[in-house]
Amino acid sequence: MASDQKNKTFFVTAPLYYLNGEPHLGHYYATTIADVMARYHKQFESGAFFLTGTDEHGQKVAEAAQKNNLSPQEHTDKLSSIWQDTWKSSGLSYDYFARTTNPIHKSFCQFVITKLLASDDVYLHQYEALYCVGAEAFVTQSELREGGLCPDHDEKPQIVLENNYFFRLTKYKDKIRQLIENGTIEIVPESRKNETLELLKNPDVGDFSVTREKVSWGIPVPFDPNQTLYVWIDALFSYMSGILVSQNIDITDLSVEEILDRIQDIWAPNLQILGKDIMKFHTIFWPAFLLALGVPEDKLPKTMLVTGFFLSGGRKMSKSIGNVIVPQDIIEEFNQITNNLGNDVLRYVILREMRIGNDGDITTEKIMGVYESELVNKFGNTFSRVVGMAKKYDMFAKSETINIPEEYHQAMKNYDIYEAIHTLLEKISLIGQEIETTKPWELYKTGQIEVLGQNISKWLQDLAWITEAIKPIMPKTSEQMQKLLNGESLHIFPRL
RNA sequence: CGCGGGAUAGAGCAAUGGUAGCUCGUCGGGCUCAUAACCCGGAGGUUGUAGGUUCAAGUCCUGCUCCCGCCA
Repeated sequence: MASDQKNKTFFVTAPLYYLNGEPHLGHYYATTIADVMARYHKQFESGAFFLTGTDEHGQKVAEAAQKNNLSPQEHTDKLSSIWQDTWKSSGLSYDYFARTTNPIHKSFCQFVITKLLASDDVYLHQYEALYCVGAEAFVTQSELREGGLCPDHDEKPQIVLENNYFFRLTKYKDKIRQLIENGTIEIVPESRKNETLELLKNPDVGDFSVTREKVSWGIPVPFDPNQTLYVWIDALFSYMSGILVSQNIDITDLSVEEILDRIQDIWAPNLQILGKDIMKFHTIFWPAFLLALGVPEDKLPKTMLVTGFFLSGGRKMSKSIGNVIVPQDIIEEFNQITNNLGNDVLRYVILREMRIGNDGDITTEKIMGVYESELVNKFGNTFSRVVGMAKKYDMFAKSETINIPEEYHQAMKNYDIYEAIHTLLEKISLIGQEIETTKPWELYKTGQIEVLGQNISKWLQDLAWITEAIKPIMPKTSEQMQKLLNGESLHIFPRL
């Protein structure tokens, strides 16, 4: 399986965000990781396909639409375009923006549920259950908090008697456990992998309902007019249908094998970014759905990267505490200070602050501090001093050779962006030390022009690879660094 | 006993069971190519607490205290 994956397009997904609010720093973070990995593979490997989107069905969305006197479709059109605009203005380079209300996606999901019914992976079952509107999910008695509240939403779940179609997760639990244990499905970080394996032992994680009787704003179940699809089936299969839509692939009368064949250049996902709250759906339900559909083991998602959350000053961001970091505000502020590098500054700060999988803590002071001590003092200043020196001593020359060290690539391939940034910072620091110890100004005064030239040319080469290596992380900054190395005069990160 | 994360230098974080390190701050020194930058050095820790396992524990086990998140 590794062989035919080798030259395949790197398929990376960020979540499809549920349309019950506007983008915040957390969404920005998850989407940015996906963006960096996509850019990296486009620049250094055999290309990438980056998908994100909006998850638009469900009772909660329908209620919000009604409140605003809009049809659900009008409401979601409006909200979805806010997300798309935000991502575009943030320089996030997705290749396809999936919307779960897309007609082709809808018919694909109907194809899927029909297939699952035919293979007896889905069956009709009547039951009484607790449903939390806020979570769009059924909750079990044992999950409830004190006072019978939903564990996630502080709301009292409703008791509903439903006739629903159930998915036979129990049939696939052992298989999923095996696939995770043997690394076919990789879950990063390790602690999340363990958590998933623990979840698989829990008997509460069993067959579950994949249709809804009373939710009208959803994809109709083709063989039962009273039912619509559970939003999670709908959202997860967008990762697959998105390829069909974006590549204009008509699936009419195709088998699953034939569909997989048509999308093989992109499918399966190499990397899926997800928040810890939606882990279960991605690490357990999603592969189980795919297996049930007849997707072979070597065509399952390869790596699931579970991100942590952002805190601010050790606390959850909340309007009443007044510690909310709004991405657009930071971007705007730094666009003024720098030459429109606001996006890059924010990308750098959050990627550098958050070790993959851990929770991060971010405050305005911290952003300013990192900007000053790393972007200004390290990157900005080093470019300025080396280029300045080269010009002053009349030794300026463009670098031809670019050798990016293996540690950088290794870090990026491990999805450890923090570590990749670290290799750049170490180089910058090393250049500083080399300048101190070789004392170019003395070499110049004492006429040791040859040694001086060799040193400066070496530093210029170092800056050239740093410029290339930083590109996936800070695309616009990289452009401006390139201009500096081409001899243009500019000031990339001015002091505050 | 809902689930999960955490407690290590003034602050923020790191340490396959084997000499507790890093960044910022602070103190002292150096340098002038650069954006008041940059380089070198010092001070600063009984690793939350009580036990246990071990030749060896920040790391493993048990109890306790406190903090935080359940929104990607």
